[in-house]
Amino acid sequence: MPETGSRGATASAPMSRRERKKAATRQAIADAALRLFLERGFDNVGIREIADAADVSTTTLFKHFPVKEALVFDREADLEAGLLAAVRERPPGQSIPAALREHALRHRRADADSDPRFASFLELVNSTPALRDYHQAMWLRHTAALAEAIAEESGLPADDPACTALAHFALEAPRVARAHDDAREALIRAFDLLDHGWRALTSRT
Amino acid sequence: MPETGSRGATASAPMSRRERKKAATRQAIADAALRLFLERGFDNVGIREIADAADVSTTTLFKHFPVKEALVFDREADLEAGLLAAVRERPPGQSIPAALREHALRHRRADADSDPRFASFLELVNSTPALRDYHQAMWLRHTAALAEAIAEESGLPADDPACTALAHFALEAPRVARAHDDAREALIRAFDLLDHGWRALTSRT
DNA sequence: GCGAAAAGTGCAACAGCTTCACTTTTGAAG
DNA sequence: CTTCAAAAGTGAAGCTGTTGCACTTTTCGC
Repeated sequence: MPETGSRGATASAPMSRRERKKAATRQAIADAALRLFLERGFDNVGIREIADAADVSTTTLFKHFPVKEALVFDREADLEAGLLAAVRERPPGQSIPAALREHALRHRRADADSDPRFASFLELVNSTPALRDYHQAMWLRHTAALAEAIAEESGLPADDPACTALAHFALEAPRVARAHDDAREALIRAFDLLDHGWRALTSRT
Repeated sequence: MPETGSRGATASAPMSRRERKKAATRQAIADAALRLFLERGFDNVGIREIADAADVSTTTLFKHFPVKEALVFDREADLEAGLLAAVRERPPGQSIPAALREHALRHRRADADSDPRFASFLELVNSTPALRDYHQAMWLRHTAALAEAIAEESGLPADDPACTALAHFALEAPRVARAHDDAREALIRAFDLLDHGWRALTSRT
């Protein structure tokens, strides 16, 4: 599988040869892994095999990726920026939960549209329990950052548990929605719950 | 380590010898495991060692417990009943989220009080990431049942996503709270969010 | 008592992951 | 250009959870 295109990790700061080589190795590993996974399924490809395909030792592989699941979510780090931006740069008058809802919906739409390779990627993730779980766990790691952004935007104290709660619930919402036939509708409804609750909490201060 | 006492799994339906022996083996394994874990930590005890201590083969061990983590949560199955009861038999006039909040608070209090053995058990779980995660995942498996109870009690259609959302969020609330210094306060605040949201959703039909 | 199903056994193997001692590459300072 | 230390990569060996397999023992219903 050739490079997925131009949208590599946040711009290309001039990298030294060392950094370039390191990045290349990492890419080679991730590419080989994804290709094999798509061909034969996550559970039917061994670590050693991936290492072979990428022509590195398993030791090297694990220096780049802490666990097997991480091979799949190579450049998933910069999603946090979009998340925070959705809150911080929301249109005036829009509530924070509403902004998060819109962001989630936008995300869904983007997924549906984009190229077929990405579609099969999604199918791989959603059909492999280990990957679903790992992805959700990764996603939840943005809770603290999101909570902070929410606190700032709402004027609440930075450690107000309500901010953490809203952040956490909002990040869990897609997972809730996925369990329903009409995921889009479910997502909206889940965020409605949060929106009304949030309004009530913040209005009576 | 002798038997942990009288509160065995829900009553003693007359069991055949086979069932009794099976249960005994299971107990022996779980007891040995818990003892070793408490002594030396979850990660410092191997499966083979537990099997030895319980005087069974590792094959047998895995016929009783699907994964290592399950050894710790032996009789954790009947918590669902209490959860559903909290919703179904809540005092008149109390909202569903409020009932869930009270149940959660009651649970906290019970934990704090009970005998020191249980306290160290809790410490074991909370200090071992693998166990924390496994426990949360187990806990979330009650989402569907709870959502159903909520739907019935609120008169909403059984498949209304709002019910699933409330159930899921309520089950996640303790996890959110655990991240704060004053967990009790945080728990209340998280449920406040849900309570206000739920009221708004259900009041306008 | 008999036969089938269930429970248990022992062992070998696999796969993910780690450790260790080691070589190669690279960046920069002298 | 040399030198040197840090970083990247190697290879093999090993630990640990988990599974498969062929097998014996126990228990139950008849």
